[in-house]
Amino acid sequence: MSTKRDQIIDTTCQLMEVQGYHATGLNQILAESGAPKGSLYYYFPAGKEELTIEAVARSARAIEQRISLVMADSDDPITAVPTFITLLAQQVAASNFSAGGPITAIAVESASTNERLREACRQAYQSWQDVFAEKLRQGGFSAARSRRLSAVIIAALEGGIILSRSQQSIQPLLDVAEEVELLLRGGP
Amino acid sequence: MSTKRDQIIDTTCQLMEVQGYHATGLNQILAESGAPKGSLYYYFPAGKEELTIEAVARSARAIEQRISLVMADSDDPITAVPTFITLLAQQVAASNFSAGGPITAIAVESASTNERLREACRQAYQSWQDVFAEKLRQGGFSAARSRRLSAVIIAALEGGIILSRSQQSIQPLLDVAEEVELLLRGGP
DNA sequence: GTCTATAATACGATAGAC
DNA sequence: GTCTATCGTATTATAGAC
Repeated sequence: MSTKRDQIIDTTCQLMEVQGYHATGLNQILAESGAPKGSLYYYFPAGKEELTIEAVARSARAIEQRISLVMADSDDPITAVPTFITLLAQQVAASNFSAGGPITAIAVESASTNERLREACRQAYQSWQDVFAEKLRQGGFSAARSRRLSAVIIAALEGGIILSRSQQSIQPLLDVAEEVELLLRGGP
Repeated sequence: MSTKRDQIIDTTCQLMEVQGYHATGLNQILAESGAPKGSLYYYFPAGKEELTIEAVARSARAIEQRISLVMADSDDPITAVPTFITLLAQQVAASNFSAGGPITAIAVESASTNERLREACRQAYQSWQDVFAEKLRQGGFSAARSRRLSAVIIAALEGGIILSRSQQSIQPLLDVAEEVELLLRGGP
């Protein structure tokens, strides 16, 4: 049923978050998901690209929901946003600095080489930015500033994950959380 | 040293900046640099990994010098840092959003899979952070804040490049430049 | 529909001629 | 020392049995 299809997508999400797009082979995906090669091309006739686009979309929704959840938990974006970043730092550490940023590698690898993958990643980032921007607007920031701030928040997040994984330390992400709070406290 | 060796490294830098580590084959590097396969393993006996480590180190030095140059051009880090980010945005646009962040892809792809490459990228980021931190300290920020701010600057830079390449627009990087300036103007 | 076996190709690496 | 030809093993994708 569609459960095996889901399994394939989930495994793709996990592997590509850690290894990236090109380093993740279809054989590895099939081995870890327990599906045979035939079903992969039955469920995803266009092959690896189609599967990856679906994986990006699924990861994007998962992160979007996580952001929404944390944003809904505080009245004020000035506390909600740094809280999300701190939680993210803990998740990165909990994965031994292997996870964090489920689409980052795909975005970087495909930006100049695969138009459809690039577009899938662009949409993912856009959806996250919308959630942050909406919360900021409700917190009293202007629409223009909210858009700008939310872009910077995601940029600092993504970059912070890269630095944290490179250093094997959550310090960069904690630095981002602290400075983003200062930036937001600076006023609208 | 040998010019052909340098050519191989330079080509590796260029290709991996755009495509990443796993997508860049040795055959492509040799084809574009005009070197035969034999010389590659003569100059880099340990193969692709050794070559990539040297390419990361070279890219790191080039970026470090570019940062130093822009920092030396202004008295105040509050103007120098946003200026650097704006210049970077223009370079990203000039490359049609294919370049920008010469080691980003390698850092993301290797963080959890190749210890030596991860270490090379960590050192690169560290060297850039030191330059920013030193300028901030000279500008009146405390040592601790300078370290923290410089980490966030690099994180926002790297993330901003990723967003700009995904959106094919320099807007995210310009947003980063503007908000970083506000953050620095917020005081020490 | 579900799957196995295999094709076609590209990869990194090496052996050995000169 | 410099290079060419080739190796073994990955890869993605397909053909065709059940």
